[in-house]
Amino acid sequence: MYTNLLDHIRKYVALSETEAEVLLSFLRYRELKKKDWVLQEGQVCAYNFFILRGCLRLYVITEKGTEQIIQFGIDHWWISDYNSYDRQVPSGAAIQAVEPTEVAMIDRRDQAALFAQLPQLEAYFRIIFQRAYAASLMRIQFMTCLSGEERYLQFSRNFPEFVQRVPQYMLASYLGFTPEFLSKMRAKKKSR
Amino acid sequence: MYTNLLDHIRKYVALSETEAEVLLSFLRYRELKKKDWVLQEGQVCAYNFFILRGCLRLYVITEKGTEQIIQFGIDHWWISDYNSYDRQVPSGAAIQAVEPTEVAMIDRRDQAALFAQLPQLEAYFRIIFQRAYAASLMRIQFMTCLSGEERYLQFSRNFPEFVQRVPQYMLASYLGFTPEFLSKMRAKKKSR
DNA sequence: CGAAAATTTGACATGACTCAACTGGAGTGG
DNA sequence: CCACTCCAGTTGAGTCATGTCAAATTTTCG
Repeated sequence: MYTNLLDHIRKYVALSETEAEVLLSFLRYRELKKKDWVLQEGQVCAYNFFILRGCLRLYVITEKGTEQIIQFGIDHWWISDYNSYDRQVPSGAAIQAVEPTEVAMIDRRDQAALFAQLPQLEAYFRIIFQRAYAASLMRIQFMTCLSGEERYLQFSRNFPEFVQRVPQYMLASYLGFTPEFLSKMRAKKKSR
Repeated sequence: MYTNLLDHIRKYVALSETEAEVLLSFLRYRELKKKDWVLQEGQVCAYNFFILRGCLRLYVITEKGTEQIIQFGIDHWWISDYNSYDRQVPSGAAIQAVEPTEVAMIDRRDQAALFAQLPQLEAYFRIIFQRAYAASLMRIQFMTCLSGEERYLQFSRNFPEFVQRVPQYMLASYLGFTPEFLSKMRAKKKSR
């Protein structure tokens, strides 16, 4: 069930069979149907989620009342509202399944005990967060340096499967423009 | 000299006097004049920098040949090109002092040895990167949900000292619009 | 099959950019 | 200590990328 996660961890740090057992005793498993939430606006985010299979989106509601997607998570990614998770304050965001999804969850209250028993997980998560931070700054670079059209072209070049996998209006929101604009870009591209 | 850094670390993890000595033996110190670089485009980023005092900016050169500021670092922040630092690949970014600045530096080649001797630093950096990641996602939220004017107003409300501290054209670049646009917003604000 | 949701299309509006000219300080060298 | 230069900031006119809104069409799914 958790092989995905164990494999992922072992790419970065050592984890014996008995240590893996310890880890498993801390995990909860959950299956999500499309549109199930694992976090809703106003809740304190109690879990750090590892996506075993599927796709989640983290979004906020803007002042105008529309959904703005801040982050996608797919297979082998960790996702959470880390501000809410870390400081135990209510989240302004929601996390929802885009498709049928399986997650492994770490409860915030167990985190200290888990790290105490398996100190190598500190190293693992240091690397995970360091890379997530680097990736996030790269996104900021694209948001500010590229036009909407360039962002779309680059993204569909880099992640063609993903573009198939999520509805266009979600992709448009994530890339920072309107669904209408995306539709017009596609029409333009096809006509060439 | 390094009190700033030791105090910062001790906010998150324990560090005895003798452990602090070990850490210090791994650090290099450097004083920067305004406009000195600690990383230039094309170099592999060999260090993780802690800003003891001052201000650095991380920027890239866009296709149009203009500078785009991706990140500022001020007192008590870690900064680096973490993609280049981590994977030892050439960086597309440059890091430069905005004002006279003192930094403490960790050499990438010493990192593993440092973590081996002081495992609590893994926990420290896990927290640092987790928060940096959360802050970065928050920035993405502002970039996509708010207009240029809203971003400027919110930023100057939250960091009034910082707005004084850096030139307007750098602030404009960081916030994702042109210096002309910032100038016009200021004129508008003053006339009210 | 029918209703709801997603996508497309077109007309029009606008926030922000570009470019160029002008102003005002901050250094710098004679 | 003045004169000169250079860089940052300001201002205005014109333009363009992208947004808004509304209607038509297609797809999805109970």
